[in-house]
Amino acid sequence: MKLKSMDISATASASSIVFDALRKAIIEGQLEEGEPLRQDEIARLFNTSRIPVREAISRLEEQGLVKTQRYKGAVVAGLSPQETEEIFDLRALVEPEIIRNAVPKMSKEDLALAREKCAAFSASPDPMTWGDLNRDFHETLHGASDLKFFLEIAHNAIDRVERQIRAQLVMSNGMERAGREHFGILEACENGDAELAAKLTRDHIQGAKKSLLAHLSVK
Amino acid sequence: MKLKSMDISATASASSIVFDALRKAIIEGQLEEGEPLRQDEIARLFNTSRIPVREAISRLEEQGLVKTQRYKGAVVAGLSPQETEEIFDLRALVEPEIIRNAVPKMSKEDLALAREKCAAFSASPDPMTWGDLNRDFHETLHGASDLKFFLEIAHNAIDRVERQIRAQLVMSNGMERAGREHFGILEACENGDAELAAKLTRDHIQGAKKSLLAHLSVK
DNA sequence: ATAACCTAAATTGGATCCAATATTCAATAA
DNA sequence: TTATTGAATATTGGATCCAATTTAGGTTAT
Repeated sequence: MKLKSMDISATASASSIVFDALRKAIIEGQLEEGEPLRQDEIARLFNTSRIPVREAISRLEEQGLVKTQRYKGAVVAGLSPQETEEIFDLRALVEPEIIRNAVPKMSKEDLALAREKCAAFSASPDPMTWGDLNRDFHETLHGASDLKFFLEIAHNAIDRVERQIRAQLVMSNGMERAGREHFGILEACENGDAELAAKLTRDHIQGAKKSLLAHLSVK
Repeated sequence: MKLKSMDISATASASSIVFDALRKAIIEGQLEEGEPLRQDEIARLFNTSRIPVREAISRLEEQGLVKTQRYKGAVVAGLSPQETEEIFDLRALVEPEIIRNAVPKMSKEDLALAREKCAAFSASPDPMTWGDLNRDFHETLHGASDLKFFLEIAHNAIDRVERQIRAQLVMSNGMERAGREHFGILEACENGDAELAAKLTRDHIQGAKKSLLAHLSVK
């Protein structure tokens, strides 16, 4: 008799492990903008050689999360206010399309989960968790969509401004408004109103952009 | 006296050279979809070791141009009809925004150059050049825009379907229609009508998508 | 004291070597 | 004959070493 083929493997390559870890650290702001990424230091941290580290860094650069200069090394990429604005405009263009596509595909379970995430976000008292919970909610809504390239772009865009999103949430009203807007979007999804959900998503992103830019220009 | 700091360098790293060359070869269809990329073979071709080749391949994978499997290697990525359709939808969403942004920024020189490229495209009798000339025209129009992330996404999307675009051009009417539509877009730009230019750009892309998909479903 | 300069340390890019896994193909058993 | 096994080959992932370049620190001349 034949044995079932099972995917034991699952042992990711060293470069992927380093890539994921660095990516997470950059997105979550544990590595600050402009901070140099020393290959040797990172290699020691992960008990590997510099080869997989270099591969990870080159992939991160391809995603725009780090910038490298020959013989000078890589630093965590930052965004100018103009660039930040453009990323939010990009999100405001792409994410409504994702939602519009997702709404008719959402199952009862999807919606129940989204409602859960939405509630969890609004209920959380700990600012440290807001970024993750916000992401959770949006990704749950996006999940029903099958637009893989749109999703890829949206997630990459979100990654690049994740730090700003987190800052925006802790700004005056940021959290409260986001919570309100999330409920609005969720309700539109539950009612199967894709057009409204898309519009509210766009407003949500544009609103965040505006409050963020106002804050940046004040500083 | 101090010497002027001049950018003699310009000697790109080996991995970048390999990356650019492979990327070009894939986009232009010299490497066929599904064709495996052997690190050793490529390294020999470029007189380097496999290290820069691997870095190049990992960057190409990040761009979606190749797919790799652990210990099995990389192959040139292909697109299903659904994926092709989605990429065209993405282009139809993003590129009109680029044009809308670019139109008010176009100088006389930009427009003159665009008219030149447009004429060159329509006048070319050699199907082998159509892909490049088409790209030339569109990139000239895009050039006036300062939306760097939008441009990045549009160009990556175009790269991924460049082969299909070339196929579409040699299809019945493809070239003729593209030429006509290019003139329309150009005229709108010359008249400073950003809205019309954006709309025609969207139509141009959606039209290409439709004729391409019709052809795919027949085959 | 300050600026130019030169050497040493740090850092990156690449080459070569080794280990892990996959693939091929001949030998063998049913 | 055909399916299975297993060794040889091919191929990738990673470690270590070397070369090229940058950076830091100290020395000297003005």
